[in-house]
Amino acid sequence: MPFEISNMFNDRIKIKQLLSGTPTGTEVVVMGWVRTFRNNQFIALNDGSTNANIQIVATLGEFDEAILKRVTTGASLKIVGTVVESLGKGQSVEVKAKTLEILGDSDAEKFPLQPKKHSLEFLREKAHLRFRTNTFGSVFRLRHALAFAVHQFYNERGFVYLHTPIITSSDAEGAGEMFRVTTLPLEGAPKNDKGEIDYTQDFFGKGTNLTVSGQLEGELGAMAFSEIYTFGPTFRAENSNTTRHLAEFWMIEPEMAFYDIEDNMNLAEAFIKYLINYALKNNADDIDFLDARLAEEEKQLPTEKRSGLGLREKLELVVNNNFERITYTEAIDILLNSNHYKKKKFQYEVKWGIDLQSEHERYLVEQHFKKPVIVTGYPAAIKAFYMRMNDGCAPGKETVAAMDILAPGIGEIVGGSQREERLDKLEARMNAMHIPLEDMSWYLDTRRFGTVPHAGFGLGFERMIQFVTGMTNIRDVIPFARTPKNCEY
RNA sequence: UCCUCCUUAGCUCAGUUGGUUAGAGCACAUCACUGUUAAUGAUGGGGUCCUCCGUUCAAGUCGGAGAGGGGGAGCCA
Repeated sequence: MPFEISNMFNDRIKIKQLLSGTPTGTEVVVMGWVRTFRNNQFIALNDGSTNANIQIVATLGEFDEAILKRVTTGASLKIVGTVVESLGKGQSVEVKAKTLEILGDSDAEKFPLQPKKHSLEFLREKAHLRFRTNTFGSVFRLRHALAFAVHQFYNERGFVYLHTPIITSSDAEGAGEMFRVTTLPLEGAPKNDKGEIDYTQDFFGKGTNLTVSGQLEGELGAMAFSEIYTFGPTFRAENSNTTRHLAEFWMIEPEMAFYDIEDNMNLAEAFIKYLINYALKNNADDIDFLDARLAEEEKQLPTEKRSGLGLREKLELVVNNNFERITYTEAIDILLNSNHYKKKKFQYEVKWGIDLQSEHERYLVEQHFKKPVIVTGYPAAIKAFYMRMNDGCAPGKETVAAMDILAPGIGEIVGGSQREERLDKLEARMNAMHIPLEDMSWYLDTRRFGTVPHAGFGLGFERMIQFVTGMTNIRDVIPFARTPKNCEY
């Protein structure tokens, strides 16, 4: 038996537990927030443990009118009462209140959440209160469950959880614009003799930024522990205004020694399926709620825009089928041979060497294969310096051992590669891309001292949550979204 | 950053060819009712029609600029 700690209010029972088979006749203490108060008698109380409310019955005449007046939407209550079989139709049990204590009032005229449907846009502006809605209750319980499942998945496989730094002086990763970290004054910052800002006088004695990826540090760990993963916040100062980008987001980056690109794909596919399975098993009611919510929303759409697949159906389909694996070259051929292409419906040109555009990825995933697709072997010219050059490529058609996993409705959810472990090839590539070798000597040391084939990938945690919850806007799957021109709370 | 759409009561939204005092549902207040399920019925309060400039006898409505938001694109996870 796990060690049980007593609650500060003693013996409080969570509503989820209460609803899962507490025998009638049991005296219970419940606390939570009022969702609705109907008929001056029936309180729908919620404590966040589940979307289901417990109905509290305050029998007419047994409670002070002045107290009942304060039972308003959003108020917090402590109830002592007895679990009884419900006389009403909406629930099997309810709690007949003996005492009813107002823990915190909620001015009904000012509390923004009403017992009605609110738009996601409105709730986004009330992010501090939106946890108290069913939709966001389900989303953030699922976010928790998935975070827990991430650790469980890697722990079961003997990976070491490595904390890579959030402040970094490395800017070679090239994953995007970085946020500068400095304690120098904005006005009158010290300058060197070239007239540039003199970062030797800064807090760290050099220019520093918020990390855009823990990968390079992760590789250092993998060169000792064999298998590591990172799971932390990352920051991109890109002016991206889309439903799938954040300036601050969480990323999971496993890095494995003795893995090639195939092993890497196998791990990534197993990982995604594990997360979905965990959610289906442990948060079935939240998935069902979001499934119903989505179905309701689909009804508003014209027939041709409906996905035709429920959330649960979609997740089960992903879990029960292998991801499609194709090379970049095959992907280009599929696009070139498609009716879509022949009817000139692609806005962007399709030819070998291009970076696949959203419309191309969406066609492959949503029209052609109708399931997640792993694309490998991208042209070297469009990929990062650390990706392993494939051997035996035709001149001008060099490819790297990269892999992207594309998910329906989300696009790229995983980006990864086998890393270039051969020092000479890595240095040649860095020189070609004008990356200063001396700044990266710590990284190159891994290739100098006992280098091994290794691989890794990054999974955008919020995009994964989007996929599992069906939420279409990434701002709705992180508690407090940071996006261009928006940093509330 | 680009394209596009939107902004009217606390929320969701209607508002005709530019024309008197801008409406509805929900929410809120008061009363009634009392086994309700977003309870119901009656009555009532509630508006910088996003902001500024312009056209006009007259602008929520037409034009321009700005702000905020949605969707799409690029960059990416």
